[in-house]
Amino acid sequence: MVTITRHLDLTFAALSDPTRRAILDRLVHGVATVGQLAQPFAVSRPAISKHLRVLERAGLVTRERDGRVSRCGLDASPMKDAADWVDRYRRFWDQRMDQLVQYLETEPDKLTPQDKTKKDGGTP
Amino acid sequence: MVTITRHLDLTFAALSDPTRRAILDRLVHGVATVGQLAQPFAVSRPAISKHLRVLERAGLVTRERDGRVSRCGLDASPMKDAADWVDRYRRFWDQRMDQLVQYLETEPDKLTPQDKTKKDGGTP
DNA sequence: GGTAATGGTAACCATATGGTTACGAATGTA
DNA sequence: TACATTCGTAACCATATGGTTACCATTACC
Repeated sequence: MVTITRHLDLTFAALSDPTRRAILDRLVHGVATVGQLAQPFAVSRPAISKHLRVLERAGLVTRERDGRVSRCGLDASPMKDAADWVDRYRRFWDQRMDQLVQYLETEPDKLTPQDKTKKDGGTP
Repeated sequence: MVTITRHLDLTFAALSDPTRRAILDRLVHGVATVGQLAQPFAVSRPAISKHLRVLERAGLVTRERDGRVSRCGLDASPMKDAADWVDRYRRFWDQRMDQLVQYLETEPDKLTPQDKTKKDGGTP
């Protein structure tokens, strides 16, 4: 499913900027015009426009011209796949993998078969 | 807490590339050398090195030279903050905000005080 | 010691961000 | 109609990705 992968690319990339995350946080309180979104951030309107385009491309924000103003709305549904992806790592949040591995290396018998294969030269 | 914000930047940015996500998925099965990581991906070793640097900067991967090889380990702990951030939007996953707003606009009394303020000229 | 494997860095290129200023298009309003 | 608002785009710049090839430093092994 390449589409989902591409979708995750866009979602995570959109979330990687603090201004864009703040825009999303602001849209939680309700719809907002571009001017209302630009006001609290010390940044120019075109910069906000670009951020909105990134958010729009990720499907996180919907823009709709209403006369002279553009009303932006939140669509958080793409975050679901992102949350699902990250959640797969939940069981690793508390344990450091390298520490685990150091433990495993002191007991070679506990290495996974895959790791043993790799030591013989890798997968065919 | 600017540090956390910056940390989220790096984490989300690191997760926005499919190769890096695949590397993380692979490290779940255990530690791996750079060569083992580069093998399944149709990409050069320097490219993997760059991806690892991004993952390392985000704190998601630990690298440790062991003689001639570099062993890479997973550290998923930075994902916790990312998951917490995304989870705040969980209640919005199913509802489209613009649809909600259209409903609110038919009943102006249900607008939040903040929205009413914005219509008068924004926050001072 | 000589040689092959491992992997890091340098130099280079194309593209995407993130920002600016300048300008134009559309719309509301005096 | 003239003018001010709102917003988008164009052009430009700096930096970060994402990729390549070429080269170098270490290290294991004959």
